[in-house]
Amino acid sequence: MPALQPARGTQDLLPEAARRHRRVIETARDMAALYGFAEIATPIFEFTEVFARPIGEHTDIVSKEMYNFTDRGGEEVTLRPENTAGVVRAVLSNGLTQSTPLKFFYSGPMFRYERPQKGRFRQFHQIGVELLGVPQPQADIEVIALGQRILVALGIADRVTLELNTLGDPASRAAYREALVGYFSARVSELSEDSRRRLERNPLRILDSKDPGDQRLNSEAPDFAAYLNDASRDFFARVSDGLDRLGVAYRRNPRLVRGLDYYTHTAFEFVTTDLGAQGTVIGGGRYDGLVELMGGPAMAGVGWAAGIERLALLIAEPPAPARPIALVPIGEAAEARALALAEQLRDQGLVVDLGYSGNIARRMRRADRIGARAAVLLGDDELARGAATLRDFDSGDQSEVALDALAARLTALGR
RNA sequence: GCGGGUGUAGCUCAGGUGGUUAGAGCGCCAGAUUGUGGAUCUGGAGGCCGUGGGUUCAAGUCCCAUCACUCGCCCCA
Repeated sequence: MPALQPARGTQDLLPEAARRHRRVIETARDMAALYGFAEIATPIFEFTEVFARPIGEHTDIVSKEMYNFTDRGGEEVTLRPENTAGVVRAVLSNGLTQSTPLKFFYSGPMFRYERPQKGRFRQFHQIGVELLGVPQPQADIEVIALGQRILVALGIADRVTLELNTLGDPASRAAYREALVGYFSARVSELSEDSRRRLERNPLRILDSKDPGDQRLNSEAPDFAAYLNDASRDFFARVSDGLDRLGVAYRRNPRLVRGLDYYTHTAFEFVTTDLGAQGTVIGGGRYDGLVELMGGPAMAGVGWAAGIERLALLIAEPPAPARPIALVPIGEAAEARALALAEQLRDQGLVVDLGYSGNIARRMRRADRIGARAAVLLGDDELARGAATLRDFDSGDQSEVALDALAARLTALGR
């Protein structure tokens, strides 16, 4: 075991992993741009109340998972556990509420103090979108369609299914919550220990319990559909119809609920069975009460966040970077010449790697190991003639090439 | 916070019931080949056996603790 370890739940993104992350981010950013979402970057830490109030004091995120601390000036700050609250804060701070609709895309690290497991970390990365100021279901439909499009572009749409539910408006939700509490309160003795706690804090959560006993009770629990008022039922129907018209497949999951308090109406998750216990790859929904809760005007909002690590685990290996050309100088005069030649070749857009030290064989071996397309040997004899020896690593062919023709020859080699 | 599994070389792993200098494959270094990579052959380096304590004549092996990793629960992306 090495003496130096990364902090629990953090990890180094070595080049291959970093490439996978970058592919996820760039794909998502490009697709979001097609829908008119502009990239935004907010700080990775905020005053603690930015997260504590909207997310809900009694949620696990706030009560035990936040990285919060007092800074040197005595301010209570928190590393962001998610980014919706941060984006809304930025909207309010910058007075953007006048220019709705607002469409934002973001990516970056998030922090939650929890036990790491497969696809779950203390520092993890999310991409996400927020669409603010549009109360109509078209917003929900477009945001979901964007998620689907990203999965398609990443080549993993067939391994992921969209689950869809509605939480109704606040009135519907409150009525249903009351009915649920009544139902489960009469059967507390049959509930699992976890669900007894949920009954106090977040009764809707009992619905997606993994406990078999809870699931038996759930099968006879009140149905949310019966408690939806007309407006809520109509809203959900319009979202569903819109997805149908776009050919976005989904599965209605009446047990799908949200942990965060500010969600209303549409709730959805893109889930997979390929990641162990962490099935959710994209999660989101509508949060019409959030902006007002944070001190702004009444403003609708809908969005989602996706875990980059989880998506990166699902995608195929991204294309390898361009293969370099290795320059192998022989002798001190050639050494100096090689640096200048490397710059000239890079001016032509070629990827150039210098053999830094060792004898010829060693430099050639290193060039081969890094996957070089070809080596250019610079020896005194050739240089005196204004030429170099070009060795094609794929064919093994070798020939002398005039220096002023080198860039063209190398470009012609291709990848 | 709770439960299960695993910690031996850079990586992947062997090391019945305790017994002498702890092994393999891959990788790395060197030579065969001092102006030529890959393939082959030969040689070499590299191990507080996670850490601390205990039992024993003797511990990689048994016991306890601890740390880390990992899978799951809670929760969530």
